[in-house]
Amino acid sequence: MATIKDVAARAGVSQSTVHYALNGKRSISDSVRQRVIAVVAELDYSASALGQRLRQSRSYSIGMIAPQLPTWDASSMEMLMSTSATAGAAHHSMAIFVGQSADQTVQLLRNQTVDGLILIETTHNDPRIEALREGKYPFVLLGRTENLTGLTSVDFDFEQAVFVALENLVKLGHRRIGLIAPEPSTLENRYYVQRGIERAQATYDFVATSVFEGQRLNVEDGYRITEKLLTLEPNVTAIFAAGHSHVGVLRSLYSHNIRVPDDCSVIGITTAQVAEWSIPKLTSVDIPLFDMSQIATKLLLKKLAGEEICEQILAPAKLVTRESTAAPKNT
Amino acid sequence: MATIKDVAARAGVSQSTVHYALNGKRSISDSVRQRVIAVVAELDYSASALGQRLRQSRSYSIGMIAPQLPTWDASSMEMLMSTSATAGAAHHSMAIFVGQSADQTVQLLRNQTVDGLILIETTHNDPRIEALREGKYPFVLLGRTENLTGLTSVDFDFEQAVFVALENLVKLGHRRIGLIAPEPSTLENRYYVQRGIERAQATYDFVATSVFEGQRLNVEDGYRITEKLLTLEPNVTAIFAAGHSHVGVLRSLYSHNIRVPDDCSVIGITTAQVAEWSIPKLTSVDIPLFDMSQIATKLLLKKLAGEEICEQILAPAKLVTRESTAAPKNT
DNA sequence: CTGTTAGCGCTTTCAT
DNA sequence: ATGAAAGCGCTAACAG
Repeated sequence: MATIKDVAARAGVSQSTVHYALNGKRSISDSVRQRVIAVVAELDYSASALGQRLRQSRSYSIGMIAPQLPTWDASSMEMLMSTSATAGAAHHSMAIFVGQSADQTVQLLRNQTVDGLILIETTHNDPRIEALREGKYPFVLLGRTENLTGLTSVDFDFEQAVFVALENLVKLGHRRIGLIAPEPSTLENRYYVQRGIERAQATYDFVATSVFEGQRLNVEDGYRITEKLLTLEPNVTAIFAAGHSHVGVLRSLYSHNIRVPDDCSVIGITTAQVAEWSIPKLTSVDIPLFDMSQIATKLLLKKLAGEEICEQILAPAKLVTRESTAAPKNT
Repeated sequence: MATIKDVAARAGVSQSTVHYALNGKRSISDSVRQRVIAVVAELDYSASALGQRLRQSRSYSIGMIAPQLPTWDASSMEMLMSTSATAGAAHHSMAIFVGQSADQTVQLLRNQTVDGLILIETTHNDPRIEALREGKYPFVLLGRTENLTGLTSVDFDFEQAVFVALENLVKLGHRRIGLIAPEPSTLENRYYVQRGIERAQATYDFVATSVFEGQRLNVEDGYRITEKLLTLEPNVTAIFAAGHSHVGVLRSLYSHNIRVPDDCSVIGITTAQVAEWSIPKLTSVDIPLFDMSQIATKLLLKKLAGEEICEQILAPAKLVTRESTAAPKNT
């Protein structure tokens, strides 16, 4: 591989001239520039990122820290693609790190493997956050997370999402609604889900049959809880499903030959792509994960550029009606 | 940040002593080692990856090249997680690059941003492959891809997968089967899908109603084609769905209130996770994408370690019966 | 407008 | 068992 030295020698100029000819940060005579360009082409020269990085003490890459083994789904891809593209546009690369301990996470910054981090799926009192905060390292939280002052985060307005979802069901005419959500807690977004439910109940008149179980609801949770719900109150005309439980809800209803939305409406909170893959297509308060990730990445890049940033962004909830909701039959 | 120089000065030894004390590649007296370790702890020293990388002319990171804007789904996550974890275990980080041109792809290797690449979703005569091959850069192909000699690739046995899927339907008693697959072609895995169909037809006795359209079938394709199929032959008792079309197939059947598997069986080829998310759970020939990615990554790492490798690996097809298949009603 | 030079932090050869 | 010194490839301050 040709180095800048080779180019300089071949072109009969100094290294700095080659450098500036290629980066245009100081004026270079046209003749010299032409010559340099020619030699660069001839030797197939390309500046080594390794040399640049050491010299500038910047890795020009950001890390995405993913938890151990969550339910990886299509929505995670949105985050990754969005982050990668946004970082790439700013000449940074994005690396993924799975299941790192707090120590390992900090280590990535300390040894300059990455310049900054985006943390996803963080939990309350996450040891990684505390470790990073102490070291004053640049990082941004993305997605479901506790809200701590002094931190930069991009989150989704779950409280509003839940409220909007229930409001929609009520306005369609539903009065007996099944509620599937994580058990109440003051931690993380579960708190906001409960707040949304409470606000809807205070605002509208409907009978809720609630099953609040677990912390992060997956598909099987949805199935199991729906079976339980149908025993508790077989006459629900609509079900609100938090997390990924909606897939299990739909499967349970399918096995009972309860038609959606004819016999029972289902509404959830998820990303557009996941909603489009469900059967039938799920009416949902869509989480704009792609945009959120882009915002988070841009904030991190700004931090890396030296800007002092401390912002908590809350993406708004917007309902998208698809195929899984309708007015109840006997209205 | 403390550097190795600082540690050496504080411990009253040379840089190389610090280095070897920390890396154990030459004998160090116990007393010196203790002292160095103590100073390292005291100064909170950690070797900068930037310095190491330049010195060793290795970026210690591998790149994953993803195409422009495909249907990103949960199965893609399997590849990323698997690759990231495998690379991480070998002290490499993994970066994702989306929608790079052939030039940009080669550039990543030329300027040492990464040491090697894993290419996914490659197409026939992919310009990126040609560019990389010329430069003799280390890379491995993963997933659906053409088979070119001299290259290292990890692929799935689609022909066998299709055969096994159809065989399963026939053995369940199905004789009128709907076939949804990409249009015939000598290119890529589409070729193998057709080969599998032909082999099944030569081996078993069943009436196929085929709709071969498009190149990579997505959810909407599946929906549209199923609607067409039901017009062509309303009496199919089972449907084979290639690619991601099975989701559309199930949705179409749902809208017609055709019960799965009671009125019609559905079988597909996808990853376990995607199959588990469908309604009902899809009987499928599972693509072991997690394992395949791990193998691909290990092969790449071996290449980076200097081994001469040229291997085409084909992951075997294994059918997993879930909820979407059963014997036909009026057998 | 161009050249000289120092040095980023590390690894490794050579010397003792 | 340890130290001195070179140098990976680049950028940028300084000098002209």
